[in-house]
Amino acid sequence: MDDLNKIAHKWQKKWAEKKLFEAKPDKKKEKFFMTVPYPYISGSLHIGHARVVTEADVYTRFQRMLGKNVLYPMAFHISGTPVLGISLAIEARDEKTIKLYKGYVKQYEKDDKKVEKIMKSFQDPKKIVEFFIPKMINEFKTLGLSVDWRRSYTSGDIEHQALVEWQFKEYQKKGYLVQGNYPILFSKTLNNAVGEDDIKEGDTDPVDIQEFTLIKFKIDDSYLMAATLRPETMYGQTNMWIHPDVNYVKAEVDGENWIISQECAEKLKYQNKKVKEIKKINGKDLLGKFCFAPFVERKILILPSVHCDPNIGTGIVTSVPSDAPFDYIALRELQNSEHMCEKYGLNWEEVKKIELIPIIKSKGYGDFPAVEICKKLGIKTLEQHDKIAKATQEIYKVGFHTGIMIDTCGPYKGKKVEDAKEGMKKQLLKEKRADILYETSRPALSRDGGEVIVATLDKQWFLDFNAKGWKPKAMKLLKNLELWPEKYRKQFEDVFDWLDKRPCARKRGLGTKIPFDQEWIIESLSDSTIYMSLYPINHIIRKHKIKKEQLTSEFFNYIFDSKGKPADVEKKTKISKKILEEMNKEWNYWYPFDQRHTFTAHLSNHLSFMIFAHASAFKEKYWPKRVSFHGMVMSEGDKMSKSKGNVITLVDVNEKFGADSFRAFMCNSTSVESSFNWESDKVLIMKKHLVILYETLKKIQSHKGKSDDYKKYTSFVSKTERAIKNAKKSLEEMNLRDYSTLVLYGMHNNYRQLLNKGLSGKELQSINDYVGNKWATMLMPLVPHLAEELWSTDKKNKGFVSTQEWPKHNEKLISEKAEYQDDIVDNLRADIISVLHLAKLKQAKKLELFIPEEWKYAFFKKLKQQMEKTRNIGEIIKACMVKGHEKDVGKMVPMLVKNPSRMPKIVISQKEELKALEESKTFIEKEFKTKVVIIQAEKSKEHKAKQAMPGKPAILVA
RNA sequence: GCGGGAGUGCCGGAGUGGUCAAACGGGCUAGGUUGAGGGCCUAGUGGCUUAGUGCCUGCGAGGGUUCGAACCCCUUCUCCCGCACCA
Repeated sequence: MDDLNKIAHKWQKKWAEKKLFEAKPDKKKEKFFMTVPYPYISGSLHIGHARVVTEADVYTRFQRMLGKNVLYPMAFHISGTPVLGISLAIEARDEKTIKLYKGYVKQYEKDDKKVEKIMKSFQDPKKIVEFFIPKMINEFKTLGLSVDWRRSYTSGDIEHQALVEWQFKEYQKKGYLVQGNYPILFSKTLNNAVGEDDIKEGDTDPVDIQEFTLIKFKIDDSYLMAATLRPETMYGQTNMWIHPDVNYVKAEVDGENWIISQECAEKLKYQNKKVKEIKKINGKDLLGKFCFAPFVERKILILPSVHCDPNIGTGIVTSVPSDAPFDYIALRELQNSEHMCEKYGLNWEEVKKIELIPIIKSKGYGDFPAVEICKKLGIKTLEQHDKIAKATQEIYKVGFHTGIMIDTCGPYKGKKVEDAKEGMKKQLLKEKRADILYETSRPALSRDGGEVIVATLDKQWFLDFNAKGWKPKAMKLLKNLELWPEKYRKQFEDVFDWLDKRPCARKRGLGTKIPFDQEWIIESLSDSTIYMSLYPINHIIRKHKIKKEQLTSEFFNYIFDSKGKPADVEKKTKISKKILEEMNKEWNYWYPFDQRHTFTAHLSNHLSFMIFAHASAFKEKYWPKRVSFHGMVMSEGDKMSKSKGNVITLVDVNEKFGADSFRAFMCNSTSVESSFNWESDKVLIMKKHLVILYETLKKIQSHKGKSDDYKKYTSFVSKTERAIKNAKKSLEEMNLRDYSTLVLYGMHNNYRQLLNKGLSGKELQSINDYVGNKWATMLMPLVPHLAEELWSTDKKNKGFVSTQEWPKHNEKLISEKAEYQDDIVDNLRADIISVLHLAKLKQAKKLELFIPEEWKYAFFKKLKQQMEKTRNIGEIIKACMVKGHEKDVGKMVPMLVKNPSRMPKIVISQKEELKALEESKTFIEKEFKTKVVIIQAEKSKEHKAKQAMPGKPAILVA
């Protein structure tokens, strides 16, 4: 541990002792309520978590400096399946999980026996939460956050559960909840729904749910059920495919006789179908028969093909050779082989008669895309399985996005494939000529090795964002919501348009049960949309040990909406009137939150739901005020991941880099809305810079003396006052990058430049007295620990810098002229160096500096004015003409208009320029170790003297 | 595919119609300071040219609008993010 860390821990302890960040309502002060997403419990916190809370902290600390009463709270999210998954994995002795979590536990617990005991306790998910939350709080504290930790809770705590129950009862009343069918991934062995985490390789090769349309083809007393992902191609059907060697079944499904594969019959049982197998049917026995096809409305021939997979769909495929490469190749093989036809007892002539039907016109393809692509890729036989799959994908993609149905497609003629697909599917379903089957996108196994299939839930709960009146309200909220940066508004609007029904409950996981349907647990995104409303009151609930049964709807309606008389609510809830009123008051004081700082990726889910939920739950005056976005977090140029080994935890930050270094590096390395890339070596460079800054300021703070000497250094003072002003402006806009650049580098460079001027001891003390506290205070939001230490170094200072106000700047002391006069000297210095270099002189014997003739100053001033108005050279020459210098003016104007960069920033007078140079004469003489003579051009015959321009003295070296 | 965003030195990134494109930081080179190292100080870091502070090139590519474009418009290429039940 080094000095910076000692300092950090020292002040963190002091802040906690003094309860510095515990917020209390104060009617006299304007309040500011900041929120960030509560982190999910999953082992160690890392810099991804740290970004959002730190940025919010910098901004929050600044708000305090503006005299506002600030609330910055935090809670923890435990809902959903991951924690449960960890628990189950540990119970099942999954070695990877055990190793990982043992690693985490060992960070805090060195005794092996205790580690084992803790690990064993993790079979109960609650214990995982209980173990990690205090650790997480401690880790967050090492960042120096100004959080009021009294108000923390988890989404599993009673207050939160009661709140969510209230929210869902309200949804139910308003008709925002609906029930319906919904397909989910399901493990046969676990007899339960499974998520990505529960599926083998589910994270690297995700499993999707595909929707097959099962189309009924009448044959005798039954339907031959063909499965397709492309119902829009039905106008191109030419025949039916059956695998000759597969055993199909005839089964009674919801009262109809279906012919499907054995495997399919099994799956249908999980998808709300009553399935009763009647008999087995050999594939061969169906060949050569006819079945009746919809859309083409005629009988088609049943032919053999080995590309029918009984594991996919129904194992029966209707053939569209114009657009499906598999069908095309299979058909061609059969048509070219009398032998095969004979083998299956088919009439070869009849098979040969089958012709392709064109149906879709896609970009870059003619009537028969399947034929074209097979030719292009050189596909000749069904054995080229991979190539055919690739061709199918290509045709599907191009057809879906660019295809238009042609005139063979009846009423669907001219429609986009995208629309025809939906239209034809709907039509078939409506006419009861089709059904739906869900399939996994690939064969999948759950972690225990059981088969994963798709099951449908028939009473799945959905949030209906299109329920009457909800969306317009959310839109209104959005309209009044400030967005930083504003450019995300359009994306929000698009998301709102597209939001429809969303499943909001699951059968497993941690969380809150739907109060009126206890089989369901409210899904983890839906249960965290209004949780910020607990922050204002949670510490009071805790203090009075109020029980969940007391947190009724009457309670929330009173707190949030002042509904009902406190006395009545007291009767109902057994919470005393006084406490109720206190909570109602405090809630009204803090709510709504003024800002939510969060990751851009949350826009389309969490943030959108948060807005809808607030629009539903609260009156307009409690709607959120502002959302600010931050960008991604990367580490050493890569996405952070365990496998890459580049995860930087908060323990790492605390031990190896320090909170202030992290804060300063993060804020300075990128703008808030851009990606933040952690680079360890750069962070260490920042740490070095902070040490230098610390040493500089330590000296400043301990060598002060009151006098007016500092006023002489007008440029330094001007730049300092300007920095106070600009840093504040940047902070107000949450432009943390510009702010940090100013306090870390701008102020530092300004001070260093001053030191070069060779000040006397007394002058320096005066400067230090002027700038020391200002600078230390300005550093506080960014590097609060360092700032506290520096603040306390000046023994006259009292209290904490964390509670100081932002220094006030004096506009009168900001002087462009003063800064410019300083710049002239700086530029002159640089010019002298370059002239010496050009003259190939190491050491000058004499330096002559020529100040331009007086008329040039007036001329430049006029020229500047004119150029504001016009760029017409003729006009400008006329307007700026100087008697006696017609030739010079005629030459200079075109050159300067063409290249305005050669004009000085501001034009001062000859007298002022002379004064500036005279004042710095000693300084220049010292640096160049030679005598300096300053001459007005009017008084010299030297040819060089004529070249002098305002702001650019001519230089003659010898 | 749809929606959103972005392309600027060796690198991270400033600059969104005119007063130096590259502020600020990092890297590299040379010199100074220092017992050594670190740090610090100074200069250089697209090309050409120079007793002078100048010229040319240059903000992914191509075209356009304008007295003037990194910035506005059109075309094009490349990259990143989101696309729903996952926290």
